[in-house]
Amino acid sequence: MLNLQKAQPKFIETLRKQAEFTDAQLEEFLKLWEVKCLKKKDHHFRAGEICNATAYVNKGCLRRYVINEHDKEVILNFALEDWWIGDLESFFLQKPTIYNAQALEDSELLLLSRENFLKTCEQFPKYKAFHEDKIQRSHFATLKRISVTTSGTPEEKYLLLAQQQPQLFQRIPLHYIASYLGIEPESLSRLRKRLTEKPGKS
Amino acid sequence: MLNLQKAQPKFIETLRKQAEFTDAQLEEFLKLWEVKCLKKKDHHFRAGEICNATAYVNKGCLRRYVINEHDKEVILNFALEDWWIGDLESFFLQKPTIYNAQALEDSELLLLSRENFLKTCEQFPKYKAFHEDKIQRSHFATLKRISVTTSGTPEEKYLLLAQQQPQLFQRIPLHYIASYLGIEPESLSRLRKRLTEKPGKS
DNA sequence: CGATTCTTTGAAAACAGTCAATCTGTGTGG
DNA sequence: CCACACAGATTGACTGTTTTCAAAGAATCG
Repeated sequence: MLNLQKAQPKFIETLRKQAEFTDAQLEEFLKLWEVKCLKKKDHHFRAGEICNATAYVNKGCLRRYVINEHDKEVILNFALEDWWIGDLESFFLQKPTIYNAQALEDSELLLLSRENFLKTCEQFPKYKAFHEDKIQRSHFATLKRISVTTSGTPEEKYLLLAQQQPQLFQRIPLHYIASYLGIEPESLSRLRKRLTEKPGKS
Repeated sequence: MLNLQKAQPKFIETLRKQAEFTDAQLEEFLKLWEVKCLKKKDHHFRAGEICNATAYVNKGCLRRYVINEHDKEVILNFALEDWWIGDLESFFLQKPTIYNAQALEDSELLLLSRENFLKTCEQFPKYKAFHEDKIQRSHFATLKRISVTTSGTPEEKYLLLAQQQPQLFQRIPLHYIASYLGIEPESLSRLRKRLTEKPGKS
């Protein structure tokens, strides 16, 4: 369980407003959560497992990736503080996930088990709505991303990421960025060189 | 309104089973739908408009595309018979869509207005569930597609499409396929040449 | 038949992938 | 404290593919 005084993840604030939880309700709700600590390189889950919890990144940073047909890791997204990481398909349909989630730094996750999640959804329709809204926004964002991954050049994708998640570049090795962009580390290195040589882009 | 005897789109069968509609209810429900005919090259909607209806492709074929920063059209998906086409973000959030939907053949759409959609969802929770299930599956599929568009070579993407929607190749010009794959028509032409020369792939 | 529309081909430049080697920084153990 | 190993980043050389631009061939439709 979580200590209301101690752990105050951002999403709790949102919940207090959006889901109109009272303090008492919040306290009850927080009892349902568990803390999970991951060392750098630890996996939160691996392909083949079933995701039986929703996970909130309270501290640290993870990557979610798949292994493609050529046994190569392809990073689908990074999850930093205040993000959620999991596989909803596995969670809802109770089927093995195809994704892997690995900590890139020592990290702390907050977990709500499927069981407790479902219970909370029944008890607090507003929490259910909060969650569904999150899913919906993620869905729309994913759809938009398709057009970038389809037609964007590596350079465009790189600049977009640098703009959207600049913190990443301070925290994780570049070869992970390359994987996310769908190119080799060598190509990313040359791409960055080109960018610093041509314009005054930092 | 739709004639129950005449129009029997596939999804009606699904509804009868999944949503447990009685014949009488179905008849009422079908009254809410409208037919919209499109000539080849007509647009169902364009970027900037608000999508105020869900659309089912009863006949024909459409493409959904965006215009990217270089004023180039990028096709996100094709919608053939028994598919749905629209922009849920625009539909639910009542904001202008960024997508365009154009008929690639003379087509017939079945429309359910937002108003009637919401009414039906209230009246028949099972219809709402049917719709939500559709969205969820689409969401999961889109997520999986990200890994293909990120790390797949044009050849791999081509072969995957040829396997998943072989009908397309019988019906639409190849330059649309190229746009979907994120390459130029010339490259698709050479790619196809390579495939026929090297292996015995048809 | 003529006019679009679509597809293919050619040639040059730009770029990504691969393999191998080097360079850099970090931390560990002797 | 140094030497070493190790992970990560860069560079070079080479190959293959894509882009671009231009032009020529097909196919389709009115």
